[in-house]
Amino acid sequence: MSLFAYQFTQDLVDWYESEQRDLPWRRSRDPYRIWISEVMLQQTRVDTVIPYYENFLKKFPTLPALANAHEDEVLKAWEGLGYYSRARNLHGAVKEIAASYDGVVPNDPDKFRELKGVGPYTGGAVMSIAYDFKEPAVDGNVMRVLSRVLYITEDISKQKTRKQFEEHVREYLEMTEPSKFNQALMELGALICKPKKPDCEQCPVSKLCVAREKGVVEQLPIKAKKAKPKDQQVSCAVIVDENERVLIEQRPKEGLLAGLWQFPAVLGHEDDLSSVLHDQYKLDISLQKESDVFKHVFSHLKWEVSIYTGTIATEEDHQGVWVNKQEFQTYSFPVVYQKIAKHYLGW
DNA sequence: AATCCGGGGTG
DNA sequence: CACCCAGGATT
Repeated sequence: MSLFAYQFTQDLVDWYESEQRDLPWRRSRDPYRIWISEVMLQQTRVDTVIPYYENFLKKFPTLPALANAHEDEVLKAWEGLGYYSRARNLHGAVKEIAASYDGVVPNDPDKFRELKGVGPYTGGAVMSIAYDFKEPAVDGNVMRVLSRVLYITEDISKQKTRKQFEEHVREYLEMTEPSKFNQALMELGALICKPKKPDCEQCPVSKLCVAREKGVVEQLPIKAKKAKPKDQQVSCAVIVDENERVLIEQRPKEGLLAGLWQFPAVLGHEDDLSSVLHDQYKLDISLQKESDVFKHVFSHLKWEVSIYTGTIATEEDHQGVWVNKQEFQTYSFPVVYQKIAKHYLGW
């Protein structure tokens, strides 16, 4: 048995036991709670997640409670967190467990990984943290730490590279508590072995770190650059009636921001927007072009949203969904439309 | 294997 | 602005 592996796991877990943060999802081994936290934490920072996690668990305290909720409620609890398919997949998986597993999260990594939204990382994380299965939980954090400690220079955006890391972790899991070790690895990445300015002086395994010895810690991990987001022009209509109701619409069930709500909007310019207002909502009103342009960056798109405002008389025959302020708050809107609502309506 | 899918923090 | 982040589904 490798001396390196023994010392690495011991030093890392010892460090974790004394230095770990007191995070809400660490106060329980309930697989449901662990699962919620892991899904929220995908591509999302701890500080952002905490308030969402607290609110979500208050609203859906148990797996059956979430299973019985309507998707709109779930999306509302996810509003502003991004990657909304996470919420829909989680909800679908939980309903599957309520139907096929008597409401209990499967105590079986292979079964758990079959569920919607549960991939290699989330599967390993929940199964190891809740049930102490010897399953790797390799995320970006773990790949950064191990690429440095082991001096692995493959591109971490490749699947093949992630599997290499999983093999190393499997070896380590044989000689430690999986729940603690997996979390220790991620905690080290979050607190010490950071992307920039890693705090090697405080690192419990710096003596074992090859990148440290070579003086190349900050050059790792190697990661392919992502394509720049493409520009899209969006035109958006904020139409109110004389009773302070505003026209909103639901986005398609698939694709970008699926199922979320917005003010009527089109890809394109004023003419395209007018056509939609006429065809879909039977609205022939004069639009006023506002000077503000809202810029919003997604992972692969950059929106420039031009705003057009208008008012119609209440007695006109309304088509579409018109809501007052109180009703508005119950729908789930992407952040860019929340900003627009705040600016033009004060909502 | 490459692309799609949000939002916020950091330097 | 560039880069990063507790990824998974789809094609």
